[in-house]
Amino acid sequence: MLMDRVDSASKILDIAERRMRLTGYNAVSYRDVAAEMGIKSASLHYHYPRKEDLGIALVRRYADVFSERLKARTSELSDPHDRLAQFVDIYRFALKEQQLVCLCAVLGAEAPGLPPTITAEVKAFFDTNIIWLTQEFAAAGATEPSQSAKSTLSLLEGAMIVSSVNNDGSVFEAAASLIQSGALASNG
Amino acid sequence: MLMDRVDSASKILDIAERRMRLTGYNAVSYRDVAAEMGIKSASLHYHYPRKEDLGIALVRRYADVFSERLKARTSELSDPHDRLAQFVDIYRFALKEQQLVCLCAVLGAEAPGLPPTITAEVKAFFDTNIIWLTQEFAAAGATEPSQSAKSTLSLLEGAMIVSSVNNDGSVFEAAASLIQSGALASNG
DNA sequence: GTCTATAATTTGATAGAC
DNA sequence: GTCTATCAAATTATAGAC
Repeated sequence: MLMDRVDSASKILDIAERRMRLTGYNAVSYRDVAAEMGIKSASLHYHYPRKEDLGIALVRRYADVFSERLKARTSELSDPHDRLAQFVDIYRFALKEQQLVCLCAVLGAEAPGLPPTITAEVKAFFDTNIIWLTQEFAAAGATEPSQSAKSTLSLLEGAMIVSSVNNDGSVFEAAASLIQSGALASNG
Repeated sequence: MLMDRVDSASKILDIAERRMRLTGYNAVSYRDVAAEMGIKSASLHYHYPRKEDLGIALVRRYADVFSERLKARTSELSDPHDRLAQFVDIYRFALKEQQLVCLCAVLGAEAPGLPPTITAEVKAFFDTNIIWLTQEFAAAGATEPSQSAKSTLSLLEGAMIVSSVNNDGSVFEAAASLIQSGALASNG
C-alpha cells in the first residue's frame, strides 16, 4: 500500500529535535534516539555519521520549516501588523501546542559548548528572523526597525524559556500582546 | 600571612558557574572543573557529593548574589525608573564585562533535562525577579505591572542569548533602551 | 581536604555480516 | 539500512590512604 512510511532520516530528526528542545544538545544520545525509533544506535550513524552532522541537519531543517511556515502564513497578508501577528503565532503554536521551546533558543543558550558549525546555523536562524522583522517594522513605519526587530526576537525567545520553566503561559502571552500592541515599534 | 586563600567550596562554584553559563549543565564535568582548579575530581565530591548538589548550590548562590547586588544598587534610589535602570545594568554587566549569559537562562533552556530540584531553583530565581519587577512597575504606575514585569525579564534573558550567539552587543542594547524608554510600562 | 585507585555506566563511533 | 559486536574515551561516583 506504500503506507505512511516516512524515511528514517527525517524520523530521526523528528525525535532528536523534540528531545533537544527539551534537554539541550549534550543530553541527547544516539542510543536514546534510536531506542525511541525502535532501531539500534549504529543505524543512526548510517544517516548521520557524527553527532555534529545530526545537529547541523536539525537546525537547518528547523530554519527551513520555519521559513516555509512563515511564508505560507503571510504570503496573502499585506498589513505589517497582521504579518507580525503570524510571526508571533508560530512561536505561540510551538509553546502551547507542542509544549516546546524554540530549538535555537535552547542551542543558543549553550552555544559556546557546541561545534562551531552548529552555532553558525543557530546564528543564521537568528539573523534571518531579524532581517524579516526589520523589514516588517520598516514597512510599519517604526522609527528604528532594526532595534524593534532585535527586541521582538529576544522577547519571544526569552518568553518561551521563562514561560516553560515557570509553567506559566501568561508569561508568553504578556510578551505576545506587548509585541502586537505596537509598543516595540517606537525606539527607546 | 593568611593570604587570599578563598575556600575551595566557593572557588569550585566560581569555576563551575562560569563553565555552565557557557556550555550548559551537561557539558560541565567534575574532571574539567577540578583540572581548572588544579585538584582532582575526587576532591570535588568531598564538597559536592553529587552533581545535583553542585547544581543546586550554584543556582542558590547565583540568586543570592543577584539579590544582594540589586539591593546594594537600589537601596538609596526611590524613583522606579532609576531602580529599573539598575536592574537592567546588572544584566548588562554580566554580558558586557563577564561575557556571560544569565545562569538561569542557560539552565532554563534545558530545564526538562535537569534534576527537578535544580529546575525548582531556576524557577525561584525567575519568580523573585518577576515579583521585584512587578512592584517597581506598580510603583511607576504601569497599567498591568505583572505583565510588564514578565515581559521585562523575558526580554533581558532572551536578549542575552541572542546577543551572545550573534556576537552583537546592539541586540542587548536595543532591549535595554526599550525597557528604559518605558515602552513596557503600558499594557498590550 | 586532597590524594590514588577503581568501579559502573554511558557515550560517540567503527567494522563487518546480512 | 539495519543488525551484532565491539571499542576507546568520558562520566559520575565511591573507598580508603595520607
